[in-house]
Amino acid sequence: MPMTLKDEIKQTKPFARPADEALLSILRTAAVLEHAENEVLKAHGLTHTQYNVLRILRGAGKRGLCGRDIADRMVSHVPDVSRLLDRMEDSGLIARTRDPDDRRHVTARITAAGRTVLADATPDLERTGRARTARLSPADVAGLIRSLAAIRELP
Amino acid sequence: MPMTLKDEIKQTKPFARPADEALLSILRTAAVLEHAENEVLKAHGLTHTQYNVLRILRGAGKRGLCGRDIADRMVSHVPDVSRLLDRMEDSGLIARTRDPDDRRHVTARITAAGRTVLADATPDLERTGRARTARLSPADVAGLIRSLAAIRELP
DNA sequence: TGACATTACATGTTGTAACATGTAGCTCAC
DNA sequence: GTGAGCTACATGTTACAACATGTAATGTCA
Repeated sequence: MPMTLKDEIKQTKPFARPADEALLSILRTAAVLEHAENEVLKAHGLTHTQYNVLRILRGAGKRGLCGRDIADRMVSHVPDVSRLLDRMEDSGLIARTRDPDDRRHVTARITAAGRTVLADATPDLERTGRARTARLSPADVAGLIRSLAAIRELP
Repeated sequence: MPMTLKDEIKQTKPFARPADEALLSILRTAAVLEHAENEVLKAHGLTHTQYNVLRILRGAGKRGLCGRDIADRMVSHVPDVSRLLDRMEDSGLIARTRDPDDRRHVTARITAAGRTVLADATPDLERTGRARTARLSPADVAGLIRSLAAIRELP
């Protein structure tokens, strides 16, 4: 029998509005997902945030991206890209070069080591993702995507 | 025209699997929601986590709850309840007393000041929540709740 | 009863998030 | 070309998250 959110968080009273339960479900599900993904990524020495940066930089290819562009592409807002990239450069996952045309820009690029780590971690992550969504029908998935987009959009 | 997740995070390639987009949507939506809620709560001197604790303790009433019980009821896992409650006790939102029957337990209770802050913050929060879910049909909401529960449950 | 495990919490440590502020480099008006 | 304003990044600071470890109180069982 599927466990309801009410049981999961041992809530005694029912939800006043169904929409409240939906919003809380989103927060709870994201917490569960992020924790599960971090568990997987820990084995590869990555955090969820760093994994995201690596994917973004792999997508950008040889040209790389500056810090501002990376921040715009992140799934969740990161207020301190500088030091995040500092740490990733220290671990050898990325390299940074100051742009000679506009010396304000610092272009970050994924390194060969970063590509390797990313290639190692991705299948593990995809396996858990597929397992979690296996029981959803295509219509369920489409509904999820559509409803969540509506919630993100301000009225 | 509704903005797609792909546009929001400036992703260049389409998603390989629709389910991948759904999972990313959950994480992104939760980040947006949490940020919005924290914005609202900041005006009341609360974090999202503290607000949750206050609601839990109000639900528990006069009998209060020990730290372990609070942790079990949190929406997202909190690994350091002790110091979270420390901070809330410092701000006068809660009070703690050591249980004389089992001196390992520390029972936390919401204070009058905590109730006031909670009562002030809740309408603000509910307003934004209602605004975000206004465009969802009851069927959408039910689908969301059901699909998210399926994702949280391990196969 | 006493050794040992268990429970509930406290504390140490490290890393990171969040926000504010500072600084270097560029742009454009005048 | 010089000063105002903007952009992109760096840094300071505080608070918090996450994990490991420590400690006191209780339960358990030979």
